[in-house]
Amino acid sequence: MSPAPEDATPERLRAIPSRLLAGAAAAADRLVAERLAAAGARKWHFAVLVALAETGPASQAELSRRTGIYRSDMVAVLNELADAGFLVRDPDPVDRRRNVITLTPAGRTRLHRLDALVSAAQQDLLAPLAPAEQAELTRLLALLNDRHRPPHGDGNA
Amino acid sequence: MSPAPEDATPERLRAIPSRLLAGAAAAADRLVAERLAAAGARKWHFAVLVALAETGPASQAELSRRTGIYRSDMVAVLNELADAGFLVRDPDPVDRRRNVITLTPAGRTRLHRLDALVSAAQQDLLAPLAPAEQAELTRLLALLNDRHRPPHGDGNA
DNA sequence: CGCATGTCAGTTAGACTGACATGT
DNA sequence: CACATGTCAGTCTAACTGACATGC
Repeated sequence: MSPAPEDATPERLRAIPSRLLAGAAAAADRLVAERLAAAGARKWHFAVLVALAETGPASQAELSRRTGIYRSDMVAVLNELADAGFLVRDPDPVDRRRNVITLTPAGRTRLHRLDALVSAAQQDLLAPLAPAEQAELTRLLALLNDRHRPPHGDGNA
Repeated sequence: MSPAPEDATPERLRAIPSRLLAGAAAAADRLVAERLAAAGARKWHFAVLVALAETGPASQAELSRRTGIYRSDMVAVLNELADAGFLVRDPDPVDRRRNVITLTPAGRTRLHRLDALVSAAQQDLLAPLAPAEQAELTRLLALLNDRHRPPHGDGNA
């Protein structure tokens, strides 16, 4: 049975942008997480692999800033990826505080695989919109992302 | 100092809609949560108050469906609002499984107060966009919300 | 010295599941 | 009986904070 009148979300709530944003983001996250889970991955894995492929080997702190993951959470993500053989963690000879994270060939293959899954999820997500609408939505969201900066600039407290 | 080149998010990540959505939603949530916290409230409080004001007294299960809160989580929210005197929980004489939740005058006042805070937050959130863009974004997000249904129709497992 | 890096141990919140007593 | 309701007790993840040893 379709939702009874008592089950309908009040207009005043449905019209609130922050709520719409939360709802759409939740749906998007669910979609992406489902697809990635089918390959045994999570979104952070994907983000790190992309960052490494895009800009080459990097320290953990750098990866934190590029992906938006806190450097405290980065540790576990890198452990998992390293355990699976998708990247290697070597001490940086120049600055001995740092680890240099490098993608392995297997990591590159993995990235291609995950990229296909994520791209498909994006298409499914935006499918209800016309192509022009998809582009416009993406543009507006990018604008909001640019103006509203995250909590702090640092990757950790 | 503006972000060094190593700190920039790779283009490939920045272009992913689900990521843009997550970022914008996080910013929105932070904004709204901050404002509501200043009045000692959280977003669920606001949602419940709105639902009650819009459609009148309701059972907890009904409120769950209208606001999107799980009925298991609704309990604590109602406890807090009832403790503060913003609503009352009476047994339903017609169906003795149910509680009838009714807004008190204090609750109505509270709602007006929170509504002002939430509205201001929405304006700040969308400020980087032109009015027509704000409307378009809202429309597109509403579309996505309509097509991508939440996990289940029920308020709990 | 102040600051960055990698790591660990936490907290908080939200989203969600399972189960159960009560009642229809 | 199947089903709805209110409640409790959890899990899981993400987002975030604090602290600390090491090194620049």
